[in-house]
Amino acid sequence: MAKKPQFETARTRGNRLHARLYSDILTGRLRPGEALSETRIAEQHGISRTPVREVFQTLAKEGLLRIVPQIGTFVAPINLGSVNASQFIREALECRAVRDAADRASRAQVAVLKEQIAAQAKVIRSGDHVAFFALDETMHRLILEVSGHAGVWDLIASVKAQLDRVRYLSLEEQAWLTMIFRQHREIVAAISAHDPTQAESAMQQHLRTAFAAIERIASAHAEFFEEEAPELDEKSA
Amino acid sequence: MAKKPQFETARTRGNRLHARLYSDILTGRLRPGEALSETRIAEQHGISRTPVREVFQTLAKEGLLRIVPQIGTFVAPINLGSVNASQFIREALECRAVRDAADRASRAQVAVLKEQIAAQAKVIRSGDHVAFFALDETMHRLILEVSGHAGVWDLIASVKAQLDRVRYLSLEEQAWLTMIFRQHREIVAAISAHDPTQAESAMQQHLRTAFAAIERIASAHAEFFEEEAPELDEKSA
DNA sequence: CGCGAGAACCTTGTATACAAGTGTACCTCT
DNA sequence: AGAGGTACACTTGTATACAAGGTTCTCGCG
Repeated sequence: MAKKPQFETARTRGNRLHARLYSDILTGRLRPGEALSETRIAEQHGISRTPVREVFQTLAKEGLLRIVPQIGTFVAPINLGSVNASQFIREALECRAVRDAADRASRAQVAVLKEQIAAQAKVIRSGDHVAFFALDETMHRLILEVSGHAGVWDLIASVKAQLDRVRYLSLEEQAWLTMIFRQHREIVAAISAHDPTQAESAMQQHLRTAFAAIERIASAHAEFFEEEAPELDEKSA
Repeated sequence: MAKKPQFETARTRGNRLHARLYSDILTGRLRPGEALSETRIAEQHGISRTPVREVFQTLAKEGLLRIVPQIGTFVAPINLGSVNASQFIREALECRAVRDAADRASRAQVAVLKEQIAAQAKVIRSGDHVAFFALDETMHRLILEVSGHAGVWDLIASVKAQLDRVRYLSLEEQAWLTMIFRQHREIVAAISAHDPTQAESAMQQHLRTAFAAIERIASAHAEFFEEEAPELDEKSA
Protein backbone atom coordinates (compact mmCIF):
# COMPACT_ATOMS: atom_id res chain seq x y z
CA MET A 1 0.00 0.00 0.00
CA ALA A 2 3.02 2.25 -0.26
CA LYS A 3 2.26 5.10 -2.59
CA LYS A 4 5.53 6.74 -3.52
CA PRO A 5 8.25 4.84 -1.73
CA GLN A 6 11.20 6.21 -3.63
CA PHE A 7 10.52 9.55 -1.98
CA GLU A 8 9.58 8.20 1.39
CA THR A 9 12.57 5.95 1.80
CA ALA A 10 15.16 8.49 2.81
CA ARG A 11 13.05 11.57 3.28
CA THR A 12 12.42 11.65 6.98
CA ARG A 13 14.71 10.58 9.78
CA GLY A 14 12.08 8.10 10.80
CA ASN A 15 12.23 6.14 7.56
CA ARG A 16 15.90 5.45 7.92
CA LEU A 17 15.37 4.33 11.48
CA HIS A 18 12.51 2.11 10.38
CA ALA A 19 14.64 0.38 7.78
CA ARG A 20 17.35 -0.12 10.36
CA LEU A 21 15.14 -1.58 13.06
CA TYR A 22 13.18 -3.64 10.53
CA SER A 23 16.39 -5.22 9.35
CA ASP A 24 17.68 -5.69 12.89
CA ILE A 25 14.56 -7.53 13.93
CA LEU A 26 14.32 -9.71 10.84
CA THR A 27 17.93 -10.79 11.02
CA GLY A 28 17.80 -11.34 14.75
CA ARG A 29 20.29 -8.67 15.77
CA LEU A 30 17.40 -7.58 17.96
CA ARG A 31 16.12 -10.71 19.61
CA PRO A 32 12.48 -11.51 20.42
CA GLY A 33 11.54 -10.25 23.84
CA GLU A 34 14.28 -7.65 23.93
CA ALA A 35 13.14 -4.34 25.39
CA LEU A 36 13.41 -1.13 23.43
CA SER A 37 12.95 2.33 24.87
CA GLU A 38 11.85 5.32 22.84
CA THR A 39 14.18 7.52 24.83
CA ARG A 40 17.18 5.23 24.52
CA ILE A 41 16.80 4.69 20.76
CA ALA A 42 16.30 8.42 20.30
CA GLU A 43 19.51 9.22 22.13
CA GLN A 44 21.44 6.52 20.29
CA HIS A 45 20.41 7.99 16.94
CA GLY A 46 20.67 11.60 17.97
CA ILE A 47 17.03 12.40 17.30
CA SER A 48 14.04 13.13 19.49
CA ARG A 49 11.38 10.78 20.71
CA THR A 50 8.78 11.93 18.20
CA PRO A 51 10.06 10.21 15.05
CA VAL A 52 11.19 7.21 17.09
CA ARG A 53 7.72 6.90 18.46
CA GLU A 54 6.18 6.91 14.99
CA VAL A 55 8.58 4.21 13.86
CA PHE A 56 7.64 2.13 16.91
CA GLN A 57 3.96 2.49 16.06
CA THR A 58 4.62 1.38 12.51
CA LEU A 59 6.69 -1.62 13.53
CA ALA A 60 4.03 -2.57 16.05
CA LYS A 61 1.40 -2.57 13.32
CA GLU A 62 3.69 -4.74 11.24
CA GLY A 63 3.77 -7.23 14.06
CA LEU A 64 7.45 -6.80 14.84
CA LEU A 65 7.15 -4.80 18.06
CA ARG A 66 4.77 -5.04 20.96
CA ILE A 67 3.99 -1.78 22.74
CA VAL A 68 2.64 -2.14 26.26
CA PRO A 69 1.42 1.23 27.56
CA GLN A 70 3.23 2.51 30.64
CA ILE A 71 5.39 -0.61 30.66
CA GLY A 72 7.62 -0.73 27.65
CA THR A 73 8.15 -1.78 24.06
CA PHE A 74 9.53 -5.18 23.18
CA VAL A 75 10.59 -7.06 20.09
CA ALA A 76 7.59 -9.26 19.38
CA PRO A 77 8.15 -12.95 19.97
CA ILE A 78 7.65 -15.05 16.87
CA ASN A 79 4.12 -16.31 16.95
CA LEU A 80 3.68 -19.73 15.38
CA GLY A 81 0.08 -18.87 14.62
CA SER A 82 1.21 -15.83 12.67
CA VAL A 83 3.83 -17.86 10.89
CA ASN A 84 1.26 -20.41 9.82
CA ALA A 85 -1.15 -17.69 8.74
CA SER A 86 1.61 -16.08 6.73
CA GLN A 87 2.36 -19.35 5.01
CA PHE A 88 -1.32 -19.85 4.20
CA ILE A 89 -1.59 -16.35 2.77
CA ARG A 90 1.56 -16.62 0.73
CA GLU A 91 0.59 -19.99 -0.68
CA ALA A 92 -2.92 -18.88 -1.56
CA LEU A 93 -1.79 -15.72 -3.27
CA GLU A 94 1.30 -16.95 -5.07
CA CYS A 95 -0.26 -20.20 -6.26
CA ARG A 96 -3.19 -18.35 -7.75
CA ALA A 97 -0.95 -15.69 -9.22
CA VAL A 98 1.40 -18.15 -10.87
CA ARG A 99 -1.56 -19.61 -12.75
CA ASP A 100 -2.28 -16.21 -14.24
CA ALA A 101 1.40 -15.74 -14.91
CA ALA A 102 1.50 -18.99 -16.89
CA ASP A 103 -1.52 -17.81 -18.85
CA ARG A 104 -0.31 -14.32 -19.62
CA ALA A 105 3.47 -14.42 -19.76
CA SER A 106 4.88 -12.76 -22.86
CA ARG A 107 8.02 -13.97 -24.54
CA ALA A 108 9.94 -11.01 -23.16
CA GLN A 109 8.77 -11.76 -19.64
CA VAL A 110 9.76 -15.39 -19.96
CA ALA A 111 13.17 -14.24 -21.11
CA VAL A 112 13.54 -12.07 -18.02
CA LEU A 113 12.62 -14.97 -15.78
CA LYS A 114 15.15 -17.19 -17.48
CA GLU A 115 17.82 -14.54 -16.99
CA GLN A 116 16.96 -14.64 -13.30
CA ILE A 117 17.42 -18.37 -13.27
CA ALA A 118 20.84 -17.93 -14.82
CA ALA A 119 21.77 -15.32 -12.23
CA GLN A 120 20.65 -17.65 -9.46
CA ALA A 121 22.78 -20.44 -10.88
CA LYS A 122 25.77 -18.16 -10.70
CA VAL A 123 25.41 -17.16 -7.05
CA ILE A 124 24.58 -20.76 -6.14
CA ARG A 125 27.95 -21.79 -7.49
CA SER A 126 29.65 -19.05 -5.49
CA GLY A 127 27.71 -20.11 -2.38
CA ASP A 128 26.56 -16.59 -1.59
CA HIS A 129 23.48 -17.17 0.59
CA VAL A 130 22.60 -13.53 1.04
CA ALA A 131 22.71 -12.81 -2.68
CA PHE A 132 20.57 -15.86 -3.35
CA PHE A 133 17.98 -14.67 -0.84
CA ALA A 134 17.76 -11.35 -2.67
CA LEU A 135 17.37 -13.10 -6.01
CA ASP A 136 14.73 -15.39 -4.53
CA GLU A 137 12.72 -12.36 -3.54
CA THR A 138 13.21 -10.78 -6.96
CA MET A 139 12.00 -13.92 -8.70
CA HIS A 140 8.80 -14.14 -6.70
CA ARG A 141 8.13 -10.46 -7.22
CA LEU A 142 8.66 -10.81 -10.96
CA ILE A 143 6.18 -13.66 -11.13
CA LEU A 144 3.62 -11.44 -9.40
CA GLU A 145 4.26 -8.73 -11.98
CA VAL A 146 3.85 -11.17 -14.84
CA SER A 147 0.59 -12.36 -13.33
CA GLY A 148 -0.74 -8.83 -13.64
CA HIS A 149 -1.10 -8.39 -9.88
CA ALA A 150 2.07 -6.49 -9.10
CA GLY A 151 0.24 -4.47 -6.45
CA VAL A 152 -0.21 -7.62 -4.40
CA TRP A 153 3.51 -7.97 -3.84
CA ASP A 154 3.59 -5.39 -1.05
CA LEU A 155 1.22 -7.55 0.92
CA ILE A 156 3.17 -10.72 0.25
CA ALA A 157 6.36 -8.96 1.30
CA SER A 158 4.80 -7.97 4.60
CA VAL A 159 3.68 -11.50 5.46
CA LYS A 160 6.92 -12.88 4.07
CA ALA A 161 8.70 -10.89 6.76
CA GLN A 162 7.19 -13.14 9.40
CA LEU A 163 8.52 -16.17 7.55
CA ASP A 164 11.92 -14.67 6.88
CA ARG A 165 12.26 -13.91 10.56
CA VAL A 166 12.35 -17.62 11.16
CA ARG A 167 14.59 -18.36 8.21
CA TYR A 168 17.19 -15.94 9.47
CA LEU A 169 17.51 -18.01 12.62
CA SER A 170 19.46 -20.47 10.56
CA LEU A 171 21.29 -19.97 7.31
CA GLU A 172 20.31 -22.73 4.98
CA GLU A 173 22.96 -25.01 3.66
CA GLN A 174 24.10 -25.45 0.10
CA ALA A 175 21.98 -28.53 -0.63
CA TRP A 176 18.90 -26.64 0.42
CA LEU A 177 19.66 -23.73 -1.86
CA THR A 178 20.16 -26.11 -4.75
CA MET A 179 16.74 -27.61 -4.17
CA ILE A 180 15.11 -24.21 -4.08
CA PHE A 181 16.93 -23.29 -7.25
CA ARG A 182 15.69 -26.38 -9.05
CA GLN A 183 12.14 -25.58 -8.00
CA HIS A 184 12.48 -22.08 -9.35
CA ARG A 185 13.57 -23.59 -12.63
CA GLU A 186 10.53 -25.85 -12.69
CA ILE A 187 8.20 -22.94 -12.05
CA VAL A 188 9.72 -20.88 -14.83
CA ALA A 189 9.55 -23.88 -17.14
CA ALA A 190 5.84 -24.27 -16.44
CA ILE A 191 5.25 -20.59 -17.04
CA SER A 192 7.24 -20.76 -20.23
CA ALA A 193 5.12 -23.71 -21.35
CA HIS A 194 1.97 -21.79 -20.43
CA ASP A 195 0.84 -24.62 -18.19
CA PRO A 196 -1.06 -23.05 -15.26
CA THR A 197 -1.78 -26.30 -13.46
CA GLN A 198 1.83 -27.42 -13.55
CA ALA A 199 2.96 -23.94 -12.54
CA GLU A 200 0.66 -23.91 -9.53
CA SER A 201 1.75 -27.38 -8.53
CA ALA A 202 5.41 -26.44 -8.73
CA MET A 203 4.84 -23.24 -6.79
CA GLN A 204 2.95 -25.04 -4.04
CA GLN A 205 5.66 -27.65 -3.72
CA HIS A 206 8.25 -24.87 -3.64
CA LEU A 207 6.55 -22.86 -0.91
CA ARG A 208 5.91 -25.94 1.18
CA THR A 209 9.53 -26.93 0.93
CA ALA A 210 10.50 -23.55 2.31
CA PHE A 211 7.87 -23.90 5.01
CA ALA A 212 9.21 -27.29 6.01
CA ALA A 213 12.55 -25.62 6.66
CA ILE A 214 10.78 -23.06 8.79
CA GLU A 215 9.12 -25.69 10.92
CA ARG A 216 12.43 -27.47 11.36
CA ILE A 217 14.18 -24.26 12.35
CA ALA A 218 11.39 -23.22 14.68
CA SER A 219 11.57 -26.38 16.74
CA ALA A 220 15.30 -25.81 17.16
CA HIS A 221 14.89 -22.26 18.51
CA ALA A 222 11.81 -22.57 20.70
CA GLU A 223 13.09 -19.87 23.03
CA PHE A 224 12.18 -17.16 20.53
CA PHE A 225 8.57 -18.26 20.14
CA GLU A 226 5.51 -17.69 22.19
CA GLU A 227 2.77 -20.14 22.95
CA GLU A 228 -0.15 -19.20 20.75
CA ALA A 229 -1.53 -16.75 23.27
CA PRO A 230 -2.71 -13.47 21.84
CA GLU A 231 -5.11 -12.94 18.99
CA LEU A 232 -5.07 -9.25 19.68
CA ASP A 233 -7.35 -7.61 17.21
CA GLU A 234 -7.56 -3.89 16.80
CA LYS A 235 -10.00 -3.56 13.99
CA SER A 236 -13.32 -2.39 15.36
CA ALA A 237 -16.23 -1.07 13.41
CA MET B 1 -8.23 -16.03 24.32
CA ALA B 2 -8.02 -12.32 23.78
CA LYS B 3 -6.00 -10.52 26.39
CA LYS B 4 -6.81 -6.85 26.17
CA PRO B 5 -8.36 -5.91 22.88
CA GLN B 6 -11.40 -4.38 24.49
CA PHE B 7 -9.11 -1.99 26.31
CA GLU B 8 -7.17 -1.02 23.23
CA THR B 9 -10.26 0.03 21.33
CA ALA B 10 -11.20 2.90 23.59
CA ARG B 11 -8.05 3.27 25.61
CA THR B 12 -6.32 6.17 23.98
CA ARG B 13 -7.96 9.23 22.47
CA GLY B 14 -6.34 8.26 19.23
CA ASN B 15 -8.20 4.99 18.92
CA ARG B 16 -11.58 6.63 19.12
CA LEU B 17 -10.54 9.15 16.52
CA HIS B 18 -9.23 6.40 14.29
CA ALA B 19 -12.51 4.54 14.42
CA ARG B 20 -14.36 7.74 13.65
CA LEU B 21 -12.25 8.76 10.67
CA TYR B 22 -12.08 5.19 9.39
CA SER B 23 -15.84 5.02 9.34
CA ASP B 24 -16.17 8.49 7.84
CA ILE B 25 -13.87 7.63 4.97
CA LEU B 26 -15.41 4.22 4.26
CA THR B 27 -18.94 5.54 4.22
CA GLY B 28 -18.01 8.57 2.18
CA ARG B 29 -18.81 11.22 4.77
CA LEU B 30 -15.26 12.27 4.05
CA ARG B 31 -14.94 12.30 0.30
CA PRO B 32 -11.86 11.32 -1.73
CA GLY B 33 -9.57 14.27 -2.27
CA GLU B 34 -10.90 16.19 0.70
CA ALA B 35 -8.16 17.90 2.69
CA LEU B 36 -7.67 17.22 6.38
CA SER B 37 -5.46 19.25 8.68
CA GLU B 38 -3.87 17.86 11.80
CA THR B 39 -4.44 21.16 13.55
CA ARG B 40 -8.07 21.49 12.52
CA ILE B 41 -9.01 17.93 13.45
CA ALA B 42 -7.19 18.35 16.75
CA GLU B 43 -9.15 21.49 17.60
CA GLN B 44 -12.43 19.94 16.52
CA HIS B 45 -11.90 17.01 18.87
CA GLY B 46 -10.37 19.03 21.67
CA ILE B 47 -7.07 17.17 21.65
CA SER B 48 -3.55 18.05 20.57
CA ARG B 49 -1.86 17.35 17.29
CA THR B 50 0.16 14.43 18.63
CA PRO B 51 -2.55 11.75 18.77
CA VAL B 52 -4.17 13.14 15.63
CA ARG B 53 -0.89 12.80 13.85
CA GLU B 54 -0.53 9.18 14.87
CA VAL B 55 -4.00 8.42 13.62
CA PHE B 56 -3.17 10.08 10.30
CA GLN B 57 -0.07 7.96 9.98
CA THR B 58 -2.08 4.83 10.63
CA LEU B 59 -4.80 5.72 8.16
CA ALA B 60 -2.16 6.55 5.57
CA LYS B 61 -0.62 3.10 5.99
CA GLU B 62 -4.09 1.61 5.58
CA GLY B 63 -4.33 3.41 2.26
CA LEU B 64 -7.15 5.72 3.32
CA LEU B 65 -5.19 8.94 3.67
CA ARG B 66 -2.40 10.43 1.63
CA ILE B 67 0.08 12.58 3.54
CA VAL B 68 2.09 14.99 1.42
CA PRO B 69 4.87 16.56 3.50
CA GLN B 70 4.67 20.31 3.88
CA ILE B 71 1.55 20.36 1.73
CA GLY B 72 -1.28 18.63 3.45
CA THR B 73 -3.19 15.43 4.12
CA PHE B 74 -5.99 14.28 1.88
CA VAL B 75 -8.53 11.50 1.77
CA ALA B 76 -6.97 9.04 -0.65
CA PRO B 77 -8.73 8.72 -3.97
CA ILE B 78 -10.02 5.26 -4.66
CA ASN B 79 -7.42 3.52 -6.74
CA LEU B 80 -8.83 1.03 -9.22
CA GLY B 81 -5.57 -0.87 -9.11
CA SER B 82 -5.88 -1.26 -5.35
CA VAL B 83 -9.50 -2.31 -5.70
CA ASN B 84 -8.58 -5.00 -8.19
CA ALA B 85 -5.70 -6.16 -6.04
CA SER B 86 -8.01 -6.34 -3.04
CA GLN B 87 -10.48 -8.43 -4.99
CA PHE B 88 -7.71 -10.77 -6.11
CA ILE B 89 -6.45 -11.15 -2.56
CA ARG B 90 -9.85 -11.72 -1.10
CA GLU B 91 -10.77 -14.27 -3.72
CA ALA B 92 -7.52 -16.19 -3.38
CA LEU B 93 -7.70 -16.32 0.41
CA GLU B 94 -11.38 -16.97 0.93
CA CYS B 95 -11.68 -19.54 -1.85
CA ARG B 96 -8.80 -21.52 -0.44
CA ALA B 97 -10.07 -21.15 3.08
CA VAL B 98 -13.57 -22.30 2.29
CA ARG B 99 -12.11 -25.55 0.97
CA ASP B 100 -10.51 -26.18 4.33
CA ALA B 101 -13.72 -25.15 6.03
CA ALA B 102 -15.68 -27.72 4.05
CA ASP B 103 -13.13 -30.33 5.05
CA ARG B 104 -12.99 -29.52 8.72
CA ALA B 105 -16.36 -28.12 9.74
CA SER B 106 -17.77 -29.75 12.85
CA ARG B 107 -21.47 -30.29 13.36
CA ALA B 108 -21.53 -27.45 15.88
CA GLN B 109 -19.83 -25.09 13.47
CA VAL B 110 -22.26 -25.96 10.70
CA ALA B 111 -25.08 -25.24 13.12
CA VAL B 112 -23.65 -21.80 13.84
CA LEU B 113 -23.39 -21.04 10.14
CA LYS B 114 -27.00 -22.09 9.61
CA GLU B 115 -28.08 -19.83 12.43
CA GLN B 116 -26.34 -17.01 10.62
CA ILE B 117 -28.25 -17.84 7.46
CA ALA B 118 -31.49 -17.64 9.42
CA ALA B 119 -30.50 -14.30 10.89
CA GLN B 120 -29.68 -13.00 7.42
CA ALA B 121 -33.07 -14.13 6.16
CA LYS B 122 -34.69 -12.10 8.89
CA VAL B 123 -32.94 -8.82 8.15
CA ILE B 124 -33.43 -9.37 4.43
CA ARG B 125 -37.18 -9.45 5.02
CA SER B 126 -36.94 -6.25 7.06
CA GLY B 127 -34.85 -4.65 4.32
CA ASP B 128 -32.17 -3.45 6.73
CA HIS B 129 -29.15 -3.00 4.48
CA VAL B 130 -26.77 -1.94 7.20
CA ALA B 131 -27.61 -4.91 9.40
CA PHE B 132 -27.18 -7.24 6.44
CA PHE B 133 -23.74 -5.79 5.72
CA ALA B 134 -22.73 -6.53 9.30
CA LEU B 135 -24.03 -10.08 9.06
CA ASP B 136 -22.25 -10.54 5.74
CA GLU B 137 -18.99 -9.66 7.41
CA THR B 138 -19.74 -11.98 10.32
CA MET B 139 -20.44 -14.87 7.98
CA HIS B 140 -17.21 -14.52 6.08
CA ARG B 141 -15.28 -14.20 9.32
CA LEU B 142 -16.92 -17.33 10.70
CA ILE B 143 -15.96 -19.30 7.61
CA LEU B 144 -12.36 -18.23 8.12
CA GLU B 145 -12.55 -19.44 11.71
CA VAL B 146 -13.97 -22.77 10.67
CA SER B 147 -11.20 -23.14 8.11
CA GLY B 148 -8.70 -22.96 10.93
CA HIS B 149 -7.15 -19.73 9.68
CA ALA B 150 -8.93 -17.21 11.88
CA GLY B 151 -5.78 -15.11 12.05
CA VAL B 152 -6.08 -14.38 8.35
CA TRP B 153 -9.32 -12.48 8.86
CA ASP B 154 -7.58 -9.28 9.95
CA LEU B 155 -5.82 -9.15 6.62
CA ILE B 156 -9.00 -9.82 4.68
CA ALA B 157 -10.75 -7.12 6.66
CA SER B 158 -8.09 -4.60 5.75
CA VAL B 159 -8.29 -5.30 2.01
CA LYS B 160 -12.08 -5.57 2.26
CA ALA B 161 -12.08 -1.95 3.38
CA GLN B 162 -10.94 -0.90 -0.06
CA LEU B 163 -13.82 -2.82 -1.59
CA ASP B 164 -16.38 -1.60 0.92
CA ARG B 165 -15.35 1.97 0.17
CA VAL B 166 -16.74 1.48 -3.29
CA ARG B 167 -19.81 -0.37 -2.14
CA TYR B 168 -20.77 2.47 0.17
CA LEU B 169 -20.98 4.76 -2.84
CA SER B 170 -24.25 3.12 -3.60
CA LEU B 171 -26.54 1.17 -1.35
CA GLU B 172 -27.45 -2.05 -3.02
CA GLU B 173 -31.06 -2.76 -3.75
CA GLN B 174 -33.19 -5.52 -2.34
CA ALA B 175 -32.84 -7.87 -5.30
CA TRP B 176 -29.07 -7.70 -4.96
CA LEU B 177 -29.16 -8.53 -1.27
CA THR B 178 -31.40 -11.49 -2.00
CA MET B 179 -28.89 -12.82 -4.50
CA ILE B 180 -26.05 -12.46 -2.03
CA PHE B 181 -28.11 -14.20 0.59
CA ARG B 182 -28.84 -17.15 -1.70
CA GLN B 183 -25.12 -17.47 -2.42
CA HIS B 184 -24.37 -17.51 1.29
CA ARG B 185 -26.86 -20.33 1.63
CA GLU B 186 -25.16 -22.27 -1.14
CA ILE B 187 -21.77 -21.86 0.47
CA VAL B 188 -23.02 -23.08 3.82
CA ALA B 189 -24.75 -25.98 2.12
CA ALA B 190 -21.50 -27.02 0.47
CA ILE B 191 -19.63 -26.74 3.76
CA SER B 192 -22.33 -28.75 5.47
CA ALA B 193 -22.02 -31.42 2.78
CA HIS B 194 -18.21 -31.38 3.20
CA ASP B 195 -17.77 -30.68 -0.50
CA PRO B 196 -14.67 -28.49 -0.85
CA THR B 197 -14.85 -28.12 -4.61
CA GLN B 198 -18.47 -27.04 -4.56
CA ALA B 199 -17.74 -24.73 -1.63
CA GLU B 200 -14.90 -23.04 -3.48
CA SER B 201 -16.97 -22.71 -6.61
CA ALA B 202 -19.84 -21.12 -4.69
CA MET B 203 -17.48 -18.76 -2.88
CA GLN B 204 -15.82 -17.66 -6.09
CA GLN B 205 -19.15 -16.99 -7.74
CA HIS B 206 -20.23 -15.09 -4.65
CA LEU B 207 -17.19 -12.85 -4.49
CA ARG B 208 -17.28 -12.15 -8.21
CA THR B 209 -20.92 -11.17 -7.96
CA ALA B 210 -20.00 -8.64 -5.32
CA PHE B 211 -17.10 -7.46 -7.46
CA ALA B 212 -19.35 -6.99 -10.45
CA ALA B 213 -21.40 -4.60 -8.36
CA ILE B 214 -18.23 -2.76 -7.47
CA GLU B 215 -17.24 -2.32 -11.10
CA ARG B 216 -20.71 -1.08 -11.93
CA ILE B 217 -20.66 1.39 -9.07
CA ALA B 218 -17.15 2.55 -9.88
CA SER B 219 -18.01 3.52 -13.43
CA ALA B 220 -20.90 5.58 -12.09
CA HIS B 221 -18.72 7.58 -9.68
CA ALA B 222 -15.56 8.12 -11.66
CA GLU B 223 -14.91 11.44 -9.93
CA PHE B 224 -13.77 9.67 -6.77
CA PHE B 225 -11.18 7.54 -8.53
CA GLU B 226 -7.71 8.19 -9.75
CA GLU B 227 -6.27 7.01 -13.02
CA GLU B 228 -3.81 4.26 -12.28
CA ALA B 229 -1.23 5.95 -14.48
CA PRO B 230 1.79 3.63 -14.35
CA GLU B 231 2.64 0.52 -12.42
CA LEU B 232 5.30 2.37 -10.51
CA ASP B 233 7.35 -0.30 -8.92
CA GLU B 234 9.30 0.32 -5.79
CA LYS B 235 12.84 -0.77 -5.38
CA SER B 236 12.68 -1.95 -1.80
CA ALA B 237 15.96 -2.43 -0.05
C1' DC C 1 14.94 -10.33 60.67
C1' DG C 2 10.74 -9.98 57.89
C1' DC C 3 7.29 -7.36 55.77
C1' DG C 4 4.90 -3.43 54.10
C1' DA C 5 4.46 1.21 52.54
C1' DG C 6 6.37 4.91 49.96
C1' DA C 7 9.31 7.27 46.93
C1' DA C 8 12.25 7.38 43.00
C1' DC C 9 12.90 5.95 38.38
C1' DC C 10 11.27 3.84 34.52
C1' DT C 11 7.88 3.45 30.77
C1' DT C 12 4.49 5.37 27.19
C1' DG C 13 0.69 9.08 26.34
C1' DT C 14 -0.19 13.93 25.50
C1' DA C 15 0.50 18.89 24.80
C1' DT C 16 2.93 22.62 22.96
C1' DA C 17 6.66 25.29 20.78
C1' DC C 18 9.66 25.70 17.01
C1' DA C 19 11.68 24.49 12.29
C1' DA C 20 11.38 23.72 7.36
C1' DG C 21 9.05 23.82 3.23
C1' DT C 22 5.20 25.07 -0.05
C1' DG C 23 1.49 27.78 -2.29
C1' DT C 24 -0.79 32.06 -2.59
C1' DA C 25 -1.81 36.62 -2.34
C1' DC C 26 -0.36 41.03 -2.23
C1' DC C 27 2.79 44.62 -3.06
C1' DT C 28 6.22 46.79 -5.81
C1' DC C 29 8.46 47.93 -9.94
C1' DT C 30 8.42 48.50 -14.86
C1' DA D 1 -2.18 48.01 -16.11
C1' DG D 2 0.68 43.94 -16.15
C1' DA D 3 4.33 41.10 -14.60
C1' DG D 4 7.48 39.55 -11.23
C1' DG D 5 9.32 39.07 -6.69
C1' DT D 6 8.62 38.90 -1.80
C1' DA D 7 6.25 38.22 2.47
C1' DC D 8 2.79 35.70 4.74
C1' DA D 9 -0.21 32.02 5.99
C1' DC D 10 -0.66 27.47 5.80
C1' DT D 11 1.02 22.68 5.89
C1' DT D 12 3.72 18.67 8.05
C1' DG D 13 8.31 17.37 10.53
C1' DT D 14 10.80 17.67 14.81
C1' DA D 15 12.05 18.72 19.60
C1' DT D 16 10.98 19.12 24.31
C1' DA D 17 8.25 19.50 28.57
C1' DC D 18 4.75 17.57 31.33
C1' DA D 19 1.26 13.94 32.77
C1' DA D 20 -0.26 9.31 34.03
C1' DG D 21 0.70 4.85 35.21
C1' DG D 22 3.80 0.72 36.62
C1' DT D 23 7.79 -1.57 38.70
C1' DT D 24 11.26 -1.97 41.86
C1' DC D 25 14.23 -0.83 45.32
C1' DT D 26 14.79 0.98 49.72
C1' DC D 27 13.78 2.61 54.07
C1' DG D 28 11.05 2.42 58.14
C1' DC D 29 8.35 -0.15 61.30
C1' DG D 30 6.69 -4.24 63.65
